Amino acid sequence: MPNKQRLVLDDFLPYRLSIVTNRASAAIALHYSKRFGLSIPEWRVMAVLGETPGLSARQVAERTEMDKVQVSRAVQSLLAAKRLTRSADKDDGRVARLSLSERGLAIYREVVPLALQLEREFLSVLSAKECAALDATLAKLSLSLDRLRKA
Amino acid sequence: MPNKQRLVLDDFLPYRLSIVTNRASAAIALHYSKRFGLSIPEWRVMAVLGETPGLSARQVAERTEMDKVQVSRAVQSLLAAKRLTRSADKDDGRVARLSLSERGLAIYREVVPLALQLEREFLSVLSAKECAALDATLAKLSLSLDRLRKA
DNA sequence: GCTAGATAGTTGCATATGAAACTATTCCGC
DNA sequence: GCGGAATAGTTTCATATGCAACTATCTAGC
Repeated sequence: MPNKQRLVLDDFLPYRLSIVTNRASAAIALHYSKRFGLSIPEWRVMAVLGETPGLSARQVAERTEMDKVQVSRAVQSLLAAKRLTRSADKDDGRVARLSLSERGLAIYREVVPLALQLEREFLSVLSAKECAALDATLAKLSLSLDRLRKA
Repeated sequence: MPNKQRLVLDDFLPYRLSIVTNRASAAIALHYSKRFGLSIPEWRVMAVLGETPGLSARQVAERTEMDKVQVSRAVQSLLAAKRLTRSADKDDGRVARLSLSERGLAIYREVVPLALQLEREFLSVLSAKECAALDATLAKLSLSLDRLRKA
């Protein structure tokens, strides 16, 4: 890559990433917010719990890289809507195990195909090869940024 | 790409994009917020005006895909800190032309190399080829998402 | 088994955000 | 050139956010 001197936003990776990410998130959020009144944090919590039931709030926060306060509040509103169940951990009194309720699962099962459909739609401009390359590259970047953060 | 049935977040592109974007933004924001007390919206406004002086607030909003309210407020606080100048457009009384002030430029000139340095650092895990591929892929995705939004 | 420090999760508070209403100006059809 | 629709930008208000302080529980060293 060239050793740039000037900042040209259209060539600046963090900027371009944020544009692409925002557009993608907005496109998906549009669907589940309209249909189920889910906020982005709420959907994220549901998504991890759909994938891995029985996580604690802290584990959800770690997994989604969300703030623990944000998770706490999303969990509260999801509980109020009876979309989650919460039960005390049997070994640790501080920990609450979270899972999707029947009602939550029903929503989850409706949103997932939609999300995957949208993903396919916007990836449809890429070849299989490009897709694989993007996959590998994002994994590398993710790791690199994680190291950078800790350094 | 496979026609997935289940949602696995680690394989879900929008999710991975948001993780990478957040880490990258946070890494850069850390520097300019500590050093100059700039918020993310403020820095974005400064970044576009550094690149293209004399834009209107609306143009800044378009360019950064920020909300016009957010731009308005970022501009206000930057004006208060004398980091921007504002002057009436000579042809259109509604429009205000924005540019970096001397003070703003000084900050801009200090943050830009830092941002570019950080970009290089976290791109350093990619080969030139991967970098170019990522570049092309992001451009395609950006376009694809833009079309999806309008559809 | 008691106390100091760590951890899970919540709450209070100050700030950030964005939709909608508002003001001021310009554009357009006649 | 006049009246209604459109646009630039700000303000208002209700909600979202995140840090810091808090409660409750657990762990470790003695």
